[in-house]
Amino acid sequence: MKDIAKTYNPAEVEDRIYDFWVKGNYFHAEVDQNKKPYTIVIPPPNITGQLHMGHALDNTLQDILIRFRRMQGYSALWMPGTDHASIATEAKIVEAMKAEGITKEDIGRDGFLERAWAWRDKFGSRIISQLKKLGSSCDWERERFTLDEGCSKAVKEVFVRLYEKGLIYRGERIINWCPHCKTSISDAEVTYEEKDGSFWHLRYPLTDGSGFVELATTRPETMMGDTAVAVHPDDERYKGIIGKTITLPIMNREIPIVADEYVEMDFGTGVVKITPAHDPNDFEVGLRHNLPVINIMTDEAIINENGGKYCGMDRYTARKAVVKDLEEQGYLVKVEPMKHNVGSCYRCNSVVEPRVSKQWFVKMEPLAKPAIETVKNGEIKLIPSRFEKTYYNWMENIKDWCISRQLWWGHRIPAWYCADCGAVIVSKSDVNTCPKCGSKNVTQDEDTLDTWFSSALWPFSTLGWPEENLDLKYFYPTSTLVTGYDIIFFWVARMIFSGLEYTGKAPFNTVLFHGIVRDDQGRKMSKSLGNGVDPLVEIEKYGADALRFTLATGNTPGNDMRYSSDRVSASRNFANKIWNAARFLLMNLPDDEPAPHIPENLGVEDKWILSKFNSVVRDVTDNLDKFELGLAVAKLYDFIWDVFCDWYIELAKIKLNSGDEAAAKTARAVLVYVFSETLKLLHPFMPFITEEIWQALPHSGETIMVSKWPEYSEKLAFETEEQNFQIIMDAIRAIRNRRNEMNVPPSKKAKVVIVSERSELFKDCASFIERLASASEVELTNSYDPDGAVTVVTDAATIYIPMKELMDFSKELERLEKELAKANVDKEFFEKKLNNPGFVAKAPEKVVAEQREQLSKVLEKIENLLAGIEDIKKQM
RNA sequence: GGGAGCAUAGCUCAGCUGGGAGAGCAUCUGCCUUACAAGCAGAGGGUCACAGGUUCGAGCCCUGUUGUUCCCACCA
Repeated sequence: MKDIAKTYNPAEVEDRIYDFWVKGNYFHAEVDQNKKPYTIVIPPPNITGQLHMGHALDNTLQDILIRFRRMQGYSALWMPGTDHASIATEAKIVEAMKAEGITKEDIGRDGFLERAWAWRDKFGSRIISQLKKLGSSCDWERERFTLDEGCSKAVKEVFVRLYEKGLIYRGERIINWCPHCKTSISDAEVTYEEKDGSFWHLRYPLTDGSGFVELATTRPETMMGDTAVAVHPDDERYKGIIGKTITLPIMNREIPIVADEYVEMDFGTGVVKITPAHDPNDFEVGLRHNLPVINIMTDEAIINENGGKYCGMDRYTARKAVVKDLEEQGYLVKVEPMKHNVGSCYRCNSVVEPRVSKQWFVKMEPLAKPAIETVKNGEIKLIPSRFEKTYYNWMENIKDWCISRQLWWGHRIPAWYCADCGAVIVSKSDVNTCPKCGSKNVTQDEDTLDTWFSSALWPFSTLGWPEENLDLKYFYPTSTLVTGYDIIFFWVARMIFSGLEYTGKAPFNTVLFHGIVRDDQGRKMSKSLGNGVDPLVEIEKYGADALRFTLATGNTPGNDMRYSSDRVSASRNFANKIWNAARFLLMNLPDDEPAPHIPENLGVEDKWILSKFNSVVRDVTDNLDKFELGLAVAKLYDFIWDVFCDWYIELAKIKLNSGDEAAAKTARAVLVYVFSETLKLLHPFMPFITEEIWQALPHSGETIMVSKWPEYSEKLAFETEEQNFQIIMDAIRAIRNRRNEMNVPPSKKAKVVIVSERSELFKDCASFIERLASASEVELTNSYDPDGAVTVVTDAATIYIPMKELMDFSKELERLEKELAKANVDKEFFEKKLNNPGFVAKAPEKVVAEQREQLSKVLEKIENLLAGIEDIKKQM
């Protein structure tokens, strides 16, 4: 840091510092029985992904916590890794192949997987290197991947255990089908959106020719799959036709009219067409009435051979054709506009098709119960707590989880089928021979598992589970999970029930939820809007510290935040401020300046800053303990900028320039001590600049990142000095204020005469007033004849500035009277409060005492003001 | 249909278990005071959405209203 530039240049510093940390192996955490463990597992980013602001926020918060605990002496493990993201990755690879004119089927499963792994090797490290740019102190030696060998082992173990317990089953159910991704997806992966649609009223003829029933539908194209028409059993209108049949138009198929309570009498016509293969409710009705299930669509949502003449049409083309035909044949009664919710795939946004399919499911109810309990009894704490409600609501109404996916990139389902005897074998190891009939004619299930199935095991699969090794024993359960509230169901909830079921323990103690980072107009950042801000660009522009600081500041758990570059630029300015404070120190320090320590012979200003610092230590630590990161960082900002730089450095300059070497030495020591200790507090938030400066200052130890976290000390609580110095600051501010009002430039020094009961204090601090309030001289006296002096009044002193040439007596009188009026309002306020018997009797003693103190200060000020007014009047 | 968040200075947001409303940015005034003009010293600017209630005391707690955002469920 020799030949130090006036502005901080993060680009020059960051990579070098990061390399230094990596080479020093400071991120690595080991089992250490002399230390307490603190563990965070990273929400593994998708290998297809690029670092976005959400990642930047999420990982900044995690890095703050892990660095804080590491400095506190914990064996702090931040477990990193990436997610194979089956659907997203497979889609990308398929897309890339499309450009080459190849399909999955062309190269087959093995060929495809080869490509997928190559893709992973090429792009999987990209996001990791981006996380490093941010300063993330992950234990990279332990980096994992959700599709690696260890995770695979854990997945098989879990699958087999659950199967044997009867909690995993295979069956024909209605599932959500994405015709674009060509796979089933879980309920959680469907997002619903209200869209404008139509309500087609149709009339179906009774087979016996006795008339028609009118019903309404939003999806006429599914009529080819109708296998019944349902009415409510209590509906008087339709009692007579229950049990009769109708002839399905166009298809000319005879289907029954059934009675089922699912039908709402008041809605539509009170008659519902039942399409068990393409609607979840209809499917249930179908089960109750033993109705046939006719699937009329292909994987691509094209009408299949069951759709008669519409075979080969896409579902929306078919809709038009069906409606046209019904109209022509007189079956269409009317069309009403209607809004209804349409579900789409959360990955590709295609409208999902509910459809009957044979899939694997996890039975959720038995797993959900303990998962609810563990949050209710406080074993897992959600921050903010309002998410508990969301969590309970989901868990309590949970449906079975469809876990099979018709994809190749993922954990292949460990189930084999015997073609000869039909046996289903679920096994951890590969099966070649049917254990039942000895046949070699066994084949493995073609499907893979939902990505979230492996993510759900992440907190323990990464630590070695199912093996009971030392890492697992020591670091598990993990301490804190930091993630966005948008994946509470996908991931958090599933980790909780998984952890409880397989390890018997909740996977973490605390979940810290953060919100979504939006653009400066409050819109979600998205590719289609093109409003995303690239964190890497911001890092290049302002520095990683500035970005981190911005994301940590003013961020409340669970609340969304708006991102604007103006704020990052303000953070960059803060980094620069720190940089310049460091420059100031360094240019004043001799080469042999001793390591940080608290010197002897402290002045009032030294005790004041040490005491202020001491409170900051306590408050910041307390805030971090409570996950109030935004509050912690705001306090540091305040302390560094306003207290340390704007006040203490200015005060220290007096001693540094005084020629008194002993005094200068004390000042240097206090500067170094307070500044370097403060850098430690700031380090979790701004790791790069704090390291760079800490290294340049006198220090002991190799790196700030494993230096000891400051602790509150009774010895540094100088309450009296804090109060006394406040009096001096008030006086300085009051003088500055007056001078400013009168447009006196700082270069024009003026004598200051102080009348105060605290004259000893003012005498001691005269040099501060001279320097910081542009006083040429400070005179202390018991009484003063203000011959043409400006009067400045505080609650501890009356201060006169003899500046006859600038005085305007009537204006001065007006001003003092205005101040007096204000002081009188204050006086009334406090008196009213203190005269209220209820307040004095019921308010806490401390509060009452505070108010009395305030009142007495105001009374003193009034006295001083009255005296000042008298003085002016005398001169007029 | 159920649930949640938000509503505080022109803008973006803090405000811990209730004790006279804060920051950053923007605006205005004066300063190149040799760490920093990405700076320094000051100033202006708020019926804390609205209406009730609890309390000695409410931005904070309770009830309701309005606006706004989101989540869940899903009626064919």
